[in-house]
Amino acid sequence: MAGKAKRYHHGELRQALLNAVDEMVRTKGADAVTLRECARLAGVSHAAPLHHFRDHHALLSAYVAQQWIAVAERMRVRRIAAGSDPFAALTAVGMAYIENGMRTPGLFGLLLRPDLCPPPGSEAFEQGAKPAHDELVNAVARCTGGTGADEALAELAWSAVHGFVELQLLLGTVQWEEKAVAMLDRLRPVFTSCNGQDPHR
Amino acid sequence: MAGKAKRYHHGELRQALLNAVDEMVRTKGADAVTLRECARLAGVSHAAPLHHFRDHHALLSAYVAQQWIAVAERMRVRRIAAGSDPFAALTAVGMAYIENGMRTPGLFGLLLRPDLCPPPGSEAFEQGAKPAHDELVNAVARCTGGTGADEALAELAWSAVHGFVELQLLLGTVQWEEKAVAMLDRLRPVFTSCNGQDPHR
DNA sequence: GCGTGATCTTGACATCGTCAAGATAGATCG
DNA sequence: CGATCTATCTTGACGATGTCAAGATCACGC
Repeated sequence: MAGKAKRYHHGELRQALLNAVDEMVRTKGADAVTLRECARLAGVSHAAPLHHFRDHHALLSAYVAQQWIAVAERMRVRRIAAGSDPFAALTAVGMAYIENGMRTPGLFGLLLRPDLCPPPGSEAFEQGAKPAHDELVNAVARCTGGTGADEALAELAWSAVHGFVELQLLLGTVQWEEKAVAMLDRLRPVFTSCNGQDPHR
Repeated sequence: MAGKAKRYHHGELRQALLNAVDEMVRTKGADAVTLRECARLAGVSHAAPLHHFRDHHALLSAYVAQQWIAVAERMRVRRIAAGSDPFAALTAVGMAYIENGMRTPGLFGLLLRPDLCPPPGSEAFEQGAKPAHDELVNAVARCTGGTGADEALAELAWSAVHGFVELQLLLGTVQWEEKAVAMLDRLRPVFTSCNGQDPHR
């Protein structure tokens, strides 16, 4: 560990605070995240965080932005590992999202909150939420071969996996992996049937 | 109006507080719901609510339980109005859920929170969440004709509509009705293909 | 070496949830 | 009718939180 002599200036307080948020989100839940408690975990005074984040909300927003980057990366890794089969890749991307949600419920509840999610066009959006979104759209497009409705189909896929997590967290499902695979499999016709013909318009 | 002379005993404080919660959830958002503010809206002292709800969390739980009953009723009404066609009925039930979410985002974020949703077996669950759940399962079963996987398909349907609302709220979609109908239509093969015949039209 | 701005501390204030003790009113029973 | 009993409501207090303002400390450029 780096020398921990107590200095007046922390040096990396901003990241330390984000780490503290992560710690608390995973253990105590998002509601327990407190400016003062984060300051405590980082070993600084109660008002120190305000020099890095305008207020409580800004701290959570920054945390969400950071986590979106991690989520997008996890999706990318899984997609690559899944190989070349289009539907396998789509399933892998979906499972990455589901795993992320089921394993860190506290974070999951924050990622899509309209007041926390980085707004389209912002730098944070381009680095995190956008790549994650693109992973999904591209995976869908490779399945359908490009129908012009890929964006809508991607939204459907996102809805399905997101809703799945929300519901299974509520139900307290333990064996969620099997259920997730089964659900994604049931959705297969939605992403492949449009391939040949054009059901409507 | 009923005589509103200020009485020491409110008489219907419990319901008045729940109404206050509803007011705030719809206008200021769920985070703004405060015991003291609800007391203020009800015209009582700051500690009065504690005689009807153990704490802040209990107040929100009771509110959620009450709202589940309303949601279930809305689903039922829509399903009946949709007529006898099974998929039309399923669509109607789904749209009722979506409408409820899109029109009251603050409430939507509470309904499925594991710590607020009435636990299975409780009286509140039997009166609200259970009937809503049954509406969906039955609507699915009438579509498939009963495949033995209706419960899983109902979860998929719930995931889809719930995720849809979450995502569209994030995107700030205005014309969500059309998108919702299109999405439900895309899901049609999932709920009918097991039937063996005539997936579309 | 010396300021200057960024970073952190200290202290204060309003608000919140919650508890304890007292006040009031509506119901019950003589 | 009157006394009592109990649920309901008020008042006052405490610790915790978010946020602000003023001061202390440090890092860095000149």
